[in-house]
Amino acid sequence: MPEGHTIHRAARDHERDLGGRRVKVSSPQGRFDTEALADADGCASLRSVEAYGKHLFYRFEPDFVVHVHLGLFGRFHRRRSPAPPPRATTRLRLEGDTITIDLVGPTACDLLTPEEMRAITARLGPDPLRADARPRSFYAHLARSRSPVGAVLMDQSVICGVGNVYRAEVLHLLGIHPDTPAKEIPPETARAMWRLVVGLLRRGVEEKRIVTTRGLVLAKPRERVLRAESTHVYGRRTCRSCQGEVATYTLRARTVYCCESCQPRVGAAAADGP
DNA sequence: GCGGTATGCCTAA
DNA sequence: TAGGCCTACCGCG
Repeated sequence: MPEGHTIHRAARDHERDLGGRRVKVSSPQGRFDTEALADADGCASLRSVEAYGKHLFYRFEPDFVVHVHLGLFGRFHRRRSPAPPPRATTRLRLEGDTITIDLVGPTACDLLTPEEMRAITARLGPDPLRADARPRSFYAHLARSRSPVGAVLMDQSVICGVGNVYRAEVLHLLGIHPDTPAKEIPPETARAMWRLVVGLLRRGVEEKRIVTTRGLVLAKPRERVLRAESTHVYGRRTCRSCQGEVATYTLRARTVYCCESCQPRVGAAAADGP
C-alpha cells in the first residue's frame, strides 16, 4: 500500500478524524516515547496532519511533530472509539472521541521539532500531490542524469511519493523502458510524465489504492486478482496491453516490471542493457 | 511452524 | 551492493 497516495489519504482522513482535538496518545508496543508529548492524562492536542511524499507529520500543540514513515510494512488501522484492545505490535495509538487510529510496523515514528521536520522535507523533491509542488527541479534532474529513468523515478530527492508500483505503471503508460538514461527523455515527455504521476497519484488518493487501468474491477480489495487487473505490468506475468511477457529484473535492489514490447529499449539503453 | 515475499529506506563497506 | 529493520500473509509440509 504505502506509496504517496496512501500517505496523503491518511493525512486527509486523520486530520478530519482527529484534527483540532485532544487525543489520547499511547504506544502499546512501548517503542514510541509519549512522555514529552502527552500531559498527565496521556493526552495532547492535535493541530493538523500533513503529508510530504511518503512522510506524515502530525503537528501537536504547542510545537511537537510526530513523524511517521510507513516503510514497506507499516499500516494504519482506523477504528471507532472505543476501540478494541491494541495488538502487541501497535507502535502508536491515537485515540479520539469517535475514531481511534492504530499504527503498526512503521519504519519511523519519532517525535521531532519543527526544525527537524523541515530538515526532512528539505531533502525531498517535489511532491506531485502537494499544491505547492514545482516540477522544475524534477525536469532539471531528468535532463542531466545518466541514471536509468527507472531509478530516478524512485529517488525521493528527485520526485517524492512515487514507489515501485507507480514507477512500473508510469513508464509503461509512456512506453519508456526503465533502463533508458534519464537525460534521453525529451522535455515534452518529462512534462507528460509529471502530469501522469499527478493524475495517477490523485486517483490513488481517491480510490485508496493504486489503479492505473480503466478496466472493470470485480474482485474485492486485497485479492490478488484485483491488483493484477488494476495494473498493466506491475505484479503481472503478462502485459495487460499486449499479453506479452512481462520482464522482471532487479534495479537498485528493487524489482522492475516492464513489457519490452510496449516499452522497447532505445538508443544507449539498447546498447548497454543487461 | 517455517520460509519467502512485499507498494521502503538507511547504513556500512 | 549487501544486510538490516519493520509486520502480516500465504503456500508448503
